[in-house]
Amino acid sequence: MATRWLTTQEMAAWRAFILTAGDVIRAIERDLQPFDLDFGDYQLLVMLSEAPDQRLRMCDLADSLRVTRSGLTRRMDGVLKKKLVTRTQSTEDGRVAFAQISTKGMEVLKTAAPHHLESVRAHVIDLLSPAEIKSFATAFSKIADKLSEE
Amino acid sequence: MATRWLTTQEMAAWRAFILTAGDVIRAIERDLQPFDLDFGDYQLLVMLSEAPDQRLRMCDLADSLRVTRSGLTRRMDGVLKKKLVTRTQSTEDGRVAFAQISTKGMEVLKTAAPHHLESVRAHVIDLLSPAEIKSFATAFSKIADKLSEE
DNA sequence: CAGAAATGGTTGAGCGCGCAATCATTTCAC
DNA sequence: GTGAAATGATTGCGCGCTCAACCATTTCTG
Repeated sequence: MATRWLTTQEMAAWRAFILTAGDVIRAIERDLQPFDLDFGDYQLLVMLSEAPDQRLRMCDLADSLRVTRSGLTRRMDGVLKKKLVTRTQSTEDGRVAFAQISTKGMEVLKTAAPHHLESVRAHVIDLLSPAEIKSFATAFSKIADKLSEE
Repeated sequence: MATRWLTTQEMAAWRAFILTAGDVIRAIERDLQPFDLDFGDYQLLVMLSEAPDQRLRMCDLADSLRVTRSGLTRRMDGVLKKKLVTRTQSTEDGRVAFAQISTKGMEVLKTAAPHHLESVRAHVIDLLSPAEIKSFATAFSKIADKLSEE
């Protein structure tokens, strides 16, 4: 197999990505700390807050959060303890459990969201031109599409 | 504080990033599995292979791998057990330890690298136009610069 | 309708990582 | 030169996650 090495430009892009992506998430997470939320908690609350009836089946929530079912069970333990969500059994299907965001969860999310968005702006969005934002979005969409077709 | 919400385009870019970045790493890591390496191991070997004398001080290596010193100590345990690296004490400074890639480590890296690069191409690089690659690189460089000035 | 397969969720074990504490060594300050 | 501060590395602990095994429930198949 003739190895197709990466060009300088390609390597620069790839390395910048793998080095920086984690740094960004850590910076964002640090800014969430005052609200006693980590990034996983925040995303969980966002997903639930946007769902119909503010609730989702555990398995659907796990998929959208990119964690395994068992991972979600354990993360739910945490946010349940903080009273940010509730857990209810489905009446229609005895197997399924719903995660639902609580009133307190909505309040915490409403409080944290503006700061979080400022954080996202400061670390990412405001640093990029509109053209770069657009390119950024389409690039990751292409990557996601490719991944999902496997 | 007047919250500056994200525009549709900005939100699309941010969400695509946070959802997809982890997926990409997982896909890349899956492709490394046949070589009994995870992504952290691979990056560690790359860093050492490119260093003068194929070795680095533990603390410098930790910084470039974006892990804490303790995190690196534990990761070294793993690659030491696989005989991919060696660990030597500095003669000049009794505090510092060097991590050095071994002959076997170089061989494993040389074997894995072509497949890894194909994997990076398949999941990321080959999906993007040259302009997108360039935009991708500059975007993350800007983000990294901002992070490093804090 | 009965048994098999699929689906949804939890649990135990193990792993990688960060944090805080600790120890050893070197460098700085006076 | 001696004590204090800084630097480099490791360890114990806890946390979040995955994997594999498991149980409960539903759906498919004959």
